[in-house]
Amino acid sequence: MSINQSDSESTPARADLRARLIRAARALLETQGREELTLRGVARAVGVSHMAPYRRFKDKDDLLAAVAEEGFKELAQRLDTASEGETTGVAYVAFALDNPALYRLMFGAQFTPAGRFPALDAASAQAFAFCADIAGGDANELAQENASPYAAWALWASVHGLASLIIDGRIPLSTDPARRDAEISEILGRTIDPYPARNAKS
Amino acid sequence: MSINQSDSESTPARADLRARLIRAARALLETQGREELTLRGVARAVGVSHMAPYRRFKDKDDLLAAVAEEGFKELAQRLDTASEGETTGVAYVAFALDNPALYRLMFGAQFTPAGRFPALDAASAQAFAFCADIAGGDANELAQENASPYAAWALWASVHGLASLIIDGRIPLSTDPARRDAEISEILGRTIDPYPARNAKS
DNA sequence: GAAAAACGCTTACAATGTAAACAAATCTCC
DNA sequence: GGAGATTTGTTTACATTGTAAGCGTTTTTC
Repeated sequence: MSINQSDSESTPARADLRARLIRAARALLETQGREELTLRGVARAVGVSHMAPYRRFKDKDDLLAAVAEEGFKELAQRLDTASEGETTGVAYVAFALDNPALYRLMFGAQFTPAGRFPALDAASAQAFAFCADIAGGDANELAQENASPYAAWALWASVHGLASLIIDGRIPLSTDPARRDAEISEILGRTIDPYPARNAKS
Repeated sequence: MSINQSDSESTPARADLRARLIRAARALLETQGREELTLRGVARAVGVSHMAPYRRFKDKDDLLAAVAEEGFKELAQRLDTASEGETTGVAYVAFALDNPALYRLMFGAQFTPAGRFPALDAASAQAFAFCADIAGGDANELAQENASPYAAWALWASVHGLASLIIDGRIPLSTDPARRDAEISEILGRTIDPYPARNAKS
């Protein structure tokens, strides 16, 4: 009886309101920036009343946390399937450059202290696990209590710092994608030296 | 007729309103966090009407830019006079840990694109010059057009990334200052390897 | 001292996040 | 199949925010 036709792709008709809100929030985030992102604007974009989001999310932060969570999941996936000939570090930075506002949101301060959004914490931990994986070589080095996570942290700091500085316009890079990646690689090569290339996936 | 009593030290009596607003904004920033910082709240803290700040600043961003500018100047100074036995990198991160909300503001996205706040741009450039100084050894390597700023960028990315991750609670460090500095040093040592120690100032 | 500028204030308004109460739709269980 | 309960989206309401306009008062300038 309801209008549950899936017509085009821009508005998946009767998709779950929650998913539609997340999608709209993310789109508006990149379009207008974090500061200008308003809950009412998201509702407007989806085509519901400005109070409708409160049925799916506790408040604005809760919606933003869901968006950030999606971001971490995508980041983890992209690190996992980093295209051949591209180091994982470059893939990390490239993700940030492709989704600058989302990346900033993911690492913003609005979700601290940890524990407020468990799903978000989990997603972010999984993304970080890749850094530990690469840095330590041994994936469960971090799992051991007495193992030093310093190498993993150092790696994460490098890629995160570089991504942030580029995003915020403090490090100007070439606009050409190929040259850009080369520059990123060049910079990262000067931080973490024994950087494992990932030319083959096996 | 006006309440211009110089009572305690919290309100320096008849100091320039501009300076008082910046001071109050900075205090509230660390106290309440960036999101909760409101222009009206700053005016309230200073004891003036909520429109008074507009005589000194174009708008809220303009005041925040002034706060950020002050932050960059302090950072540069602290890098310059890094205490003995402390590397400049540790000093950089320590500044961020001492002023987390301020540091986040300084590197936030609200002042981009560059050019909107020239004074802020200048202050941030000067702070960055220290990274170039350390990384290149030669201070004016960056000034030469064809010199590669990659080393400086790599250094900046490392300290900035580490500072950001710690601030946002993603890298838990010891609360003891001495141990904390040692941990920072340990992590930084794994990124920029030939890190110049600064045991003596001469 | 008068004209002009600078300063801080009051008032006003649109936009935001969110609470409360309501109506329609859906589900549950007999 | 239907009565009650739950879910879902809506309308209304309100306090708070950033900022515009205009006003008197103080300070500066000549």
